[in-house]
Amino acid sequence: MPAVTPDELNQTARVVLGMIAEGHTTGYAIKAEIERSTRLFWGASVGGIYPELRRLAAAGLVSVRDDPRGAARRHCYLLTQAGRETLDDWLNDESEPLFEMRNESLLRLRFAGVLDPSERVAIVERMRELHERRIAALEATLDADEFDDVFDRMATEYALGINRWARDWAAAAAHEVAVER
Amino acid sequence: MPAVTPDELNQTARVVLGMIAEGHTTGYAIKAEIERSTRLFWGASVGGIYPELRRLAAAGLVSVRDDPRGAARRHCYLLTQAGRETLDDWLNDESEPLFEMRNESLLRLRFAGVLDPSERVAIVERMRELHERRIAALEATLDADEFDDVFDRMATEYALGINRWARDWAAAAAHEVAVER
DNA sequence: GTTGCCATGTAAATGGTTACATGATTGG
DNA sequence: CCAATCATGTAACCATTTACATGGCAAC
Repeated sequence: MPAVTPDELNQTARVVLGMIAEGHTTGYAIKAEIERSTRLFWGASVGGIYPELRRLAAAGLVSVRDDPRGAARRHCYLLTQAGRETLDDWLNDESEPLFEMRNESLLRLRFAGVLDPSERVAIVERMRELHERRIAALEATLDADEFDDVFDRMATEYALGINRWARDWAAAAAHEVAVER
Repeated sequence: MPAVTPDELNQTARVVLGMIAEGHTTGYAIKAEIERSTRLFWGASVGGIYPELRRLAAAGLVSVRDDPRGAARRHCYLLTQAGRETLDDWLNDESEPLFEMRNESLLRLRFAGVLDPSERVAIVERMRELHERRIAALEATLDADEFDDVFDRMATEYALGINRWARDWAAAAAHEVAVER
């Protein structure tokens, strides 16, 4: 049995375990895959991945094998039985999933009352533009159509959808705020 | 001129400055107001607020006055001219606002391919339930109708809207994932 | 031959959360 | 007088980001 419960897995460990299960076996490949596919809703930085990989190996959740390319060292990581069970436990965990946002546009809008009316509209305008840029980038990603599987694609569609919703909200809010003066 | 540029304000400083401008003058009141009104999109913890208040005072952005209630010490914080300018600079800043998400349900869905089909639906089901709970809480808040101003209310309506969107997305995704088996 | 990518790692700094600790005031 | 809330603060810990450092490989 895996002695590691879902809440003991830190944020980096969760995404790393999943990526290894999907067949991304080197630290570098895991990093690249996170950048490509989960960055927008679950980031992790290089500086955290390599130490985490060693911690997971020490905990017996992954195995390491040297797998050099020529003279260049390279490590191949695979899930152990315990690692696979820990991953399954986390994916099937019943406790409330983390859902957090840091939304600076909204915080600014929250404080818009202390500004001149003319400056208020600019806040929601910049909010709309931000989402417009994200939408364009996500549409390009979806057009390129390079996905690991259906679920990878669905996650990107979610990101696109939420940005579209936020853009539309900002557009409507711009009207409301303009009338408010 | 304020020597403090928007990017030099840390996350706690941004919300604290705004709260003081709105008239929440003690560390305790600021904390309570963050919990009530920005927690869902911009959190800050007690342990960060008091030290930050002293840093802001040292930087000359806020003034402190002792304002005891009986024998109980209490500090009253107000924006200085420089603090007010720094706040305005941040609110009107043209650079891209921060917009980040940590979405564990989505990360799990991203890895659903490694699970049995029967377990996949459960992931989106738990996602839907999470948003259902958030929606109920936010609707209660809106019914209670205790807001500082229009913008405070709008921010809460945003939070409600995004949770409704996410709930509907999860409901649709549950169908898609169920068919996928 | 040199640019860019594959690949791994460390150290320092940053930023934030949690828990602990204390004590006064207010209302029942 | 007791509980809840107002009010302030510190210390330890945790996680993560950034910057730095290194070197081979592949392609042009």
